Amino acid sequence: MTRNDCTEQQILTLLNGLCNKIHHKFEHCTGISSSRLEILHELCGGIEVKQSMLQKHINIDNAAITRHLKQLEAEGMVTRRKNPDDNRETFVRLSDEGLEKIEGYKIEKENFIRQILKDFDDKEIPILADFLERMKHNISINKEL
Amino acid sequence: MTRNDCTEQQILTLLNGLCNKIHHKFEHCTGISSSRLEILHELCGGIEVKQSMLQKHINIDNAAITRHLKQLEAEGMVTRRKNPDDNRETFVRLSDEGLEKIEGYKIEKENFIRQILKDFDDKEIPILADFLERMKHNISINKEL
DNA sequence: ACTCAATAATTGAGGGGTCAACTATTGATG
DNA sequence: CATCAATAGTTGACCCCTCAATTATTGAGT
Repeated sequence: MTRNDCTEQQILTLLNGLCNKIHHKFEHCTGISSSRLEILHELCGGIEVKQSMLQKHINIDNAAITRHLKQLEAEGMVTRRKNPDDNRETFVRLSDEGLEKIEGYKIEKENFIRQILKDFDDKEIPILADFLERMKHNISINKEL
Repeated sequence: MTRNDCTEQQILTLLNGLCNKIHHKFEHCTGISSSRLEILHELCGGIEVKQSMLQKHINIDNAAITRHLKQLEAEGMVTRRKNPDDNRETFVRLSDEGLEKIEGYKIEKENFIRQILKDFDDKEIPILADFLERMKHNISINKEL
């Protein structure tokens, strides 16, 4: 095992550790789960969005989307109705209450990001974004494996 | 919202996406969950390790460690016994079968890492490790929040 | 000695995500 | 027009993780 292999192993360990904690920390800091907030963010424009579109943009499972939306609906944050032109589809929309609350969440979210990136300077941010983007890409292309 | 804020938001989204997938992908590729493999890795030396030590090194919850070890024990990968000098503690040790299997897992793990980092060059790897290390640190210091 | 606080491990509840199986609805094809 | 495949969403089973409450054991202080 070369020295570089060693660092690579460490990267995986770090990534695992980070991933184990981040969701929980995010929710603890902001008061809402990161996936839920991403859903609300997608709906921010105020227009109706198809559930399948949300699923693709947030990039989580169908089942997860269904459960999040059901919960968000129960909390009065979103409204859902079937597409009259195609009863298979569901339209989702931010409720007035949701629109009101999301502003607060956004602020908390920004605070959270600032916390995580607090010692990163302006040059490092885009590099980090690039690294993450590439890893995300590399991790998702192995559909055949 | 400045342009930089925008990239920061994107980083969080990427991180979330990556974190959502990585555990599952890892297990799918290697045949074992990343946490379990880290546990086995800690035991690789062949000596008995206290369960509480494992918990600290792997950095997951007590409850999670207990469940992983119970399962690994059921699979015959590890052996557990109470510390005769302090019955609160538990010693964990890799079984012969575990020792045998872990080699294969290590290879799969390295393949997985290579897959994720396949377009990273030698200069980028340590930078990425540093970034992750810092984020991990930043995320864990907010115990008061 | 006896009580009381600290430590280790376990269990239960709850939240996140995945996959697989199932229903309903649509649309295309013979 | 009837059938059959594709699409959207739902539900169940299962894995991972956290926190909180509980049990057992130890050690320290009166």
